[in-house]
Amino acid sequence: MHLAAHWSDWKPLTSLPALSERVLGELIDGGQAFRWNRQPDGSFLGVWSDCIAQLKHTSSGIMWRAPGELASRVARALPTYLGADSTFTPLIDTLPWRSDAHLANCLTAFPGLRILRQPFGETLLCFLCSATKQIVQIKQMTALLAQRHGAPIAQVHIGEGGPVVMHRLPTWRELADVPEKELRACLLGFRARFIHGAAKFLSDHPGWFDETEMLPYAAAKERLCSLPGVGEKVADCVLLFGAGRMEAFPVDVWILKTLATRYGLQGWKPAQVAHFGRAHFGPAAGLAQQFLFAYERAAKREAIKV
DNA sequence: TGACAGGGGGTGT
DNA sequence: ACACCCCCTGTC
Repeated sequence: MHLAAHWSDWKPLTSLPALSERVLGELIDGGQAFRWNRQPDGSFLGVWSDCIAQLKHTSSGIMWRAPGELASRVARALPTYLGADSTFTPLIDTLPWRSDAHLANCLTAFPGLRILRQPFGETLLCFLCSATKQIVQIKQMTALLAQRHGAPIAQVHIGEGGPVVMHRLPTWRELADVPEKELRACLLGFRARFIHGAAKFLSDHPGWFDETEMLPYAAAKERLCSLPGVGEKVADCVLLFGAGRMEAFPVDVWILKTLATRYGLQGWKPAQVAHFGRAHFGPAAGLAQQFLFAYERAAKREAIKV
């Protein structure tokens, strides 16, 4: 750990096309990742791997900064994390927006929205926490896991308060040594048993997880689904948000509802909706899903405001 | 201000 | 279909 708690200077984020504030919020704090938090000044403070970054939207584009001693590491990792290594424009062009008016609406509503490329292991951990939980609660669980069981990364000043030590999420190797009871104390509930079981399996099978990330989509999904607590939905989220597999099409209750109302698929079962999604949206179905999801979230927020 | 249901982005049996 | 857990949110 370091004593320094100063931030680097704000620098423009040149690797991404200009994003509106609302698209930036949707990208990093819209359900793909759970370790970003909006600060009182409207900026976002986030952690992934052993990186800490703050992002803010200004009139001259998105700016970023990091704790001074991490600045060069974050400068290297941030573009990859934010999906700047992939070119989304041609991917979006493969989507059926020409014949699908609702999809076209969603694409227009969130210009520049993309898929994050998060660390594979952390993505698995976060989505093992996600079962029947909303974003706020998932954030709470992962914050506790990091604070209590993850290595410290750096000390930072946040807002007016004093310095705070920020921690990374525990690795799967570290999790294997955490008793299930202590996981429960991180508000994991019945998910604690799954995470404990997954950690034991992964520590008993060195290399298995890294190999999984490299496998073709179908094989990787099958292997992930063999872990306790990982079903199709979680596996698809991990492959989409943590391995850049745009063909992964997670079907959750939101997508079920969306496709029921907007696409007339009332009464369809998750497997049928998944089949529809792959057939209708094609090889970047997961990207389409993110736009549909963002649109419904915005619709819900606006409905509450009225 | 404080208690009290109700429901929650899923998986496994 | 229902249990698994128990925290959040809205409401009285």
